[in-house]
Amino acid sequence: MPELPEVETVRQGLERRVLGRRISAIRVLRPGTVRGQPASWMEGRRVASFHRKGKTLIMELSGEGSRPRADLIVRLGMTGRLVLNPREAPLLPHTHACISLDDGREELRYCDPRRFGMLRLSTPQETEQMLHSLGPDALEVTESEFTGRMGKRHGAIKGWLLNQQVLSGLGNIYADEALFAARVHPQTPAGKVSKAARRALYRAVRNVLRRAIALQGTTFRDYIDIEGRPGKFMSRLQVYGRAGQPCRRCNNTVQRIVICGRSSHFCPSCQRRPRKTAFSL
DNA sequence: GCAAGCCTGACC
DNA sequence: GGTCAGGCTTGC
Repeated sequence: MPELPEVETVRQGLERRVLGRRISAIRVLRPGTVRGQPASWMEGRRVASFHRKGKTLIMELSGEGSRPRADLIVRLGMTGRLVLNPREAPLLPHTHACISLDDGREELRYCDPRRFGMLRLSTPQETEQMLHSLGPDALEVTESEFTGRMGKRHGAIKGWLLNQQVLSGLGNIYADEALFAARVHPQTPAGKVSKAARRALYRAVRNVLRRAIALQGTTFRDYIDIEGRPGKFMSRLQVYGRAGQPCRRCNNTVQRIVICGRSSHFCPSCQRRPRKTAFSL
């Protein structure tokens, strides 16, 4: 599932292979795939930059002559892929759009079996609005903003970490891994996480994301980068997907429960439930 | 039938 | 406003 490290890996690949190239044509194979402005808006423009905020990728397209700048906003959702292929390579099933580059011998293809992802072609102002609705990027946020945003919220810390309006970039895998690293029980109300644990969680989030980026992300099922390579972080997972297996730290059994409708993996002895005493803060 | 991310909407 | 359930989609 593409979370911050996977999207960053895709962004870096695009920067290496697509930056500065001209979009010669776009073929939309599934109507409605590109929302916002008409897809033909992209044609003839150059790719000026690739940015990322949380899990959202922004491909900035140059203005040409009297045409203003435009942005292609990419959300990979759960099974979305962007892959760079030679024109003659066979299409993966569920390929919804192909963006031809330069002379058309190579194209960037968007494929998404579950269709939870989206492409949106927007004006710079629309992009700004969209990014404004996202919380700070999980790698850019400062410690004081991170701990401050936890505030006195009553919801489970797990849900807080997944809320993209509060903090952007974490999905189920890295939320569980960060909570394990910080030894915080996923059901702890966000506002009840102690000062020391907030600091530990802040560091754990950054640490797990940085390490995952260094290994090109996690391929649990579908994720691959633009050159078709899977991530290499799976062997580093401590709790995600390891329910019933021994904790790598204490040998107790990793558990799986549902919090906010999402599966949560944790070690009940490394991550204790908060005690409800006056001194628990 | 379950999993995922995220949007919508119901409820306090 | 905060919180969370429900629904979307499809391969396993």
